[in-house]
Amino acid sequence: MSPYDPSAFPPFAVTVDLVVLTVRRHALCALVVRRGEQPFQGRWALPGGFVRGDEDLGAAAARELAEETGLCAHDPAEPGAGNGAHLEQLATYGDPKRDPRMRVVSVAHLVLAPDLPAPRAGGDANSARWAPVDELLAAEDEPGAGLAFDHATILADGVERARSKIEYSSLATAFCPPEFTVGELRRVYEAVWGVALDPRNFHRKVTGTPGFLVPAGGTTTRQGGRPAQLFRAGGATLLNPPMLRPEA
Amino acid sequence: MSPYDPSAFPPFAVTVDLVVLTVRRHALCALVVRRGEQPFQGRWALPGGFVRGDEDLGAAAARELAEETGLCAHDPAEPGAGNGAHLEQLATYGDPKRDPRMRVVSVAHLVLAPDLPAPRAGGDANSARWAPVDELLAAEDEPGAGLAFDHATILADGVERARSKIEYSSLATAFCPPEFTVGELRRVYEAVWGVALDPRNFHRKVTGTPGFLVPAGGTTTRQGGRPAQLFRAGGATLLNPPMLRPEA
DNA sequence: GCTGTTTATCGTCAGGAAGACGACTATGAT
DNA sequence: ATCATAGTCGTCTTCCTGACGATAAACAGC
Repeated sequence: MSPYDPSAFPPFAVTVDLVVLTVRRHALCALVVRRGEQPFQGRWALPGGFVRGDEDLGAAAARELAEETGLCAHDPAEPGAGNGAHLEQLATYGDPKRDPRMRVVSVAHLVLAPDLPAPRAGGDANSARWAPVDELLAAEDEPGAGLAFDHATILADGVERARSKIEYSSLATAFCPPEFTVGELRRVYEAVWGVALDPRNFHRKVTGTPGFLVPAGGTTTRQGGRPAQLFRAGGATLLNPPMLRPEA
Repeated sequence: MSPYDPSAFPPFAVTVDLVVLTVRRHALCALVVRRGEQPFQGRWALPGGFVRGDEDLGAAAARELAEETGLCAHDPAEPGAGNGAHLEQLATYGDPKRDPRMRVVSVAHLVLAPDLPAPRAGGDANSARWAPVDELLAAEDEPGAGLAFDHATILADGVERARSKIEYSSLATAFCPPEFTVGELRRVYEAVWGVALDPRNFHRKVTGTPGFLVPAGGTTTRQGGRPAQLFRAGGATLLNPPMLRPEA
């Protein structure tokens, strides 16, 4: 490596952008905020902000998440129980032209959260909303309607990561409240994958996988129909064999 | 977001670090270079360097790869055939204390390459070598013998990525020369996973997966024993169902 | 040539998992 | 009471895998 003369390397700004996903009304939704300034003024964008000088990347993501949503991030490394959302690093985007003003490298993070009340506009975001990812990605074709910067690419990558990760991990429970039914978990899979799953085979699969679900000892009828057993997420994080996504 | 006043955000240096993996003599090996300067002078480190001001992250990784090894990176996005190694972004490491001199954010990339001739020491690296990853990671326990900076963490993450990715993709062929036998491919899996696989079941699996292998129309006897058919990597990139890693 | 060794390749069989789907149960709505 | 809605348990068939026997084609050494 070259010596670390501050003039020997180009200066970068480093930001974090967040792909915050949840399931609302049978649709996979992402949190977007309206930009209040140029460039892309008035357009929707992913929440995010600068990494501070003494802050780790994951900490910056957790801070931005709390500022935008009030959510407490749940670092997968810590065993800490709780309501916190799942947070993980997604990928880093550093095209020299991705921001027209200057060189910005953005470390995108993926957040999976249970269904939340209306987003609270916080920090420096003018307004925020949950939007179905299908709408957001379809709007990329209409000029002037797409997400700011390269955020459509980041969103698509985050959605793809979520879609593939619930196949072989128990991460789908991150979309559920602390106690949930098998049917609610199945509707998460159906919304994220955009397919219909057989309720009987799904039930057999998730209840037959050791450590995936532990009974919480109650029943609920909040979905109508016969009361369903309540479960909590078990300790298992890797599903083996995985949940198979229908190919059609 | 805040206005982009250059004084409003802290300055970062952005580097790329490379986890270059290959299979040599039945062992998974990584490319390491000896550091010629402080800090960690004389210690082994992953190859890497600064991202230039007008350079994309993947391009910086490909440039460093070429400087260190002469390898031509094969961007998975392009259909470009060839001898190029597989290159993909791994993860980004930005702990404020990961470099004692200043704030450096490193975007690590993973490279999978066929067995190469001896590495050529290039660029600003004093010397370079292939080292079995088991040795590199085991050396972390002895004081003064481990990799520089947080490179052991990066290496471990890269190895884990490679181990899991050959399960459900055809990426193991990236470790092979353009034409290879089923047995050579099996030895790649065995080296990366550190297990023994049944040759008969492996043969059935890889030849029975459509698009994984296409016959190259010759045979070779370079491994001894009965001549084996030569294959090329097929177009399929995703293996469904995946190759199962033995649990024991 | 014969024999043993090595590697490749084909085949068989049992067990497990998944898709398709029938049947029954327990609620609320009309 | 009847219906609609969900949840839960079983059955059957098919596919995939792991274990392993058997054969084929090269080479080394006697």
